[in-house]
Amino acid sequence: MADSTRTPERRYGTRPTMKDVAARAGVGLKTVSRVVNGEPGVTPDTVQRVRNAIEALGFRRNDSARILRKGRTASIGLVLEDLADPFYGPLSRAVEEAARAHGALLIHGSSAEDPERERELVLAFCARRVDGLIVVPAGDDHRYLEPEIAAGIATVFVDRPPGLLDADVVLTDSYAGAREGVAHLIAHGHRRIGFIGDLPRIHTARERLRGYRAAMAGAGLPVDEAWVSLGPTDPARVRAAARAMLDGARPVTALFSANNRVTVTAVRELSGRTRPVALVGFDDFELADLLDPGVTVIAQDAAQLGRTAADRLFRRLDGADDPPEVTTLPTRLIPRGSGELPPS
Amino acid sequence: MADSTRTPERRYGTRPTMKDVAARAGVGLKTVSRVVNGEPGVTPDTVQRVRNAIEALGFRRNDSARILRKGRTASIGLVLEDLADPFYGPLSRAVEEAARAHGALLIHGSSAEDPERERELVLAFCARRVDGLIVVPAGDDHRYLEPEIAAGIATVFVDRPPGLLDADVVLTDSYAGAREGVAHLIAHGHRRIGFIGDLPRIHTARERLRGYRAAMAGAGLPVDEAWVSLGPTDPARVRAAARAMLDGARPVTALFSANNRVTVTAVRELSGRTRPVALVGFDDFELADLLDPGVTVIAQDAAQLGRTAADRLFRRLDGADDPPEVTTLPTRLIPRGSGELPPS
DNA sequence: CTGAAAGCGCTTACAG
DNA sequence: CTGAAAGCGCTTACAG
Repeated sequence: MADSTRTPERRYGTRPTMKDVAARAGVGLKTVSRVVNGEPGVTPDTVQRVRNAIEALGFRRNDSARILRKGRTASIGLVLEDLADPFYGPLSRAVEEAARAHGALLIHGSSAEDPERERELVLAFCARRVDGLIVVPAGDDHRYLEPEIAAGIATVFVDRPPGLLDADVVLTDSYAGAREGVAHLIAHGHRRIGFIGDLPRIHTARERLRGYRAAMAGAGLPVDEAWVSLGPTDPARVRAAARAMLDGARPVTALFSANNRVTVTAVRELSGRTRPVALVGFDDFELADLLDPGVTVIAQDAAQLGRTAADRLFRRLDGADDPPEVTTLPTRLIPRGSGELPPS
Repeated sequence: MADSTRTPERRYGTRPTMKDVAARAGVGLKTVSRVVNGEPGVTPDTVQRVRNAIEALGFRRNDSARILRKGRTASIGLVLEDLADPFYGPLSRAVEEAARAHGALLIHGSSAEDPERERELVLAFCARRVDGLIVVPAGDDHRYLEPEIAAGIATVFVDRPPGLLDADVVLTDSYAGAREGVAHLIAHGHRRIGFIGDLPRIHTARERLRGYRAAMAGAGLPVDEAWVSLGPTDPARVRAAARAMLDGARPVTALFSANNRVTVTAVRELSGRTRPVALVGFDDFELADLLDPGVTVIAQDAAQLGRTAADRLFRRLDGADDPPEVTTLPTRLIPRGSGELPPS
């Protein structure tokens, strides 16, 4: 056993503990704990001696040990699709601000749209005993979370609902937003409208497609299945889908792109063409107004999504035990030119 | 004391421990530990009994307790300016991938360009005993990290160097990049070139200004101080600066914008004008090629910045103890039209 | 192959 | 006002 009273000096890679501080200050462990935590009932003189020892040794309380004893870890986990996707920047930032306001740290990870990776991350966070989780789900079966939730880890899903699990969710109204965007194109005279969306296993992709079909049906317009394309959002797939719709037997005169990445690729494809094609995209993006024409979008508020989910989470952590709740946030149509082009 | 042999059932908010599993399986604590950690030397039959108990109780090892005993936390902290800034997305993602490859979790936070907030975050991460830190510094005095580094927390700075501290740094060559961008404008005939940059306390802002001055001096061109503006990068300040340079007594014919946010605002200001003004921006951004004209940029590789910093960090964690090192990554000029406009 | 004891660095509950 | 003992949930070192 190290005789800490004889080696109060800092050794590389070894941190002083409260025990070391106590020895150096000539007080008991509990007194050091009191000073470190600002608890009352310590003589000013004793406080000073402890402070001096802390300073001399370069002591910093080990919060991991504290946490083990106290139960709560003051940390929350955020799992989303991709840390590098600009859509999640404002969402992450909003969650971080809420965590900060509650004195919690943020553990962060990307699922890369892989259900297995989502599960690994989430369970690793649970093993660290985060107090709560905010998850943009990649998978469609979240029963693996049942024991964790039962054990007290508050969980809120955001952007997409969980699968086979009853939990709090915060969503954007994808259905209504897509319907409004497509109806906008119809109002500007379009009758043949293409829909390019994300993988059909993603909830928002299905909801937006449902909105598209509702708008078309509402206007009495038939949908040629050649106008609908769901799949990965990599540029090659999206461009191929757009080309097929634009150059097919019954070419579309307008496109509805169902998320930010699809929209950007659609803009690239359209910019290389002479015939003007109308475009409305789901999700706003920077510089959309500076393109020519400006890109009309159905905007959703990613920061509000994060803020609402974090509010919900911290209310749960404060003891709210009402039944799980679905919150749906509205979208907003922003006309900028591309969605107001007439059919050619 | 709770008699865990009599209450093996899961209670809300209380998790079973190895002790509970041991009691239920009728084995010792150490045997449970062996099974959980996949250590050899346990009879298949015993393994099965322990597994059954784990399953029945919904046990998941508490990694916080494990960490306290083992020393390393398998987590790293990343502090940057703003989680919502698209520039940091690829950097964060690259750091996350490296952490994942090394089995570490990522704790993430924004300094909001506030030195005090940077310090609080970094020290909170240290109190949790992260194994290492990657920091985009906001402050210019990092001596507060000395005891932490001495105690063994590996630290790598990225994008900007630390202040008053000798540590590993990974930078982009701001000086050379800015000089090349401004020289490019000069090569296209410009003699009056404006520079709009970030706050002068930010290292990259100063380096880019130095590059601008070097390019001008290298071509024998005088710099009117009315052409140089450093300050916050909010749109109002940047637009005012651009207007003053464009409408002043000796109007500039070209602008060099020293980061992505400045460039975007400059593009907005220029798009409202009839007289064409050349523009080169530091940092690439999405859709720069689709604007009219396309925006010529000095691109830096944010993902590579993150990857390099993480490599360095994990090499330190693996025991590398060579002296701190400065790594400088090159930039790349991407001509797209705006930087090739002649003087008007 | 298996387990009891000690300890990681703190806090809690209690006693002086 | 102060501190010794027990314990948070694990792992380590050691003994059978």
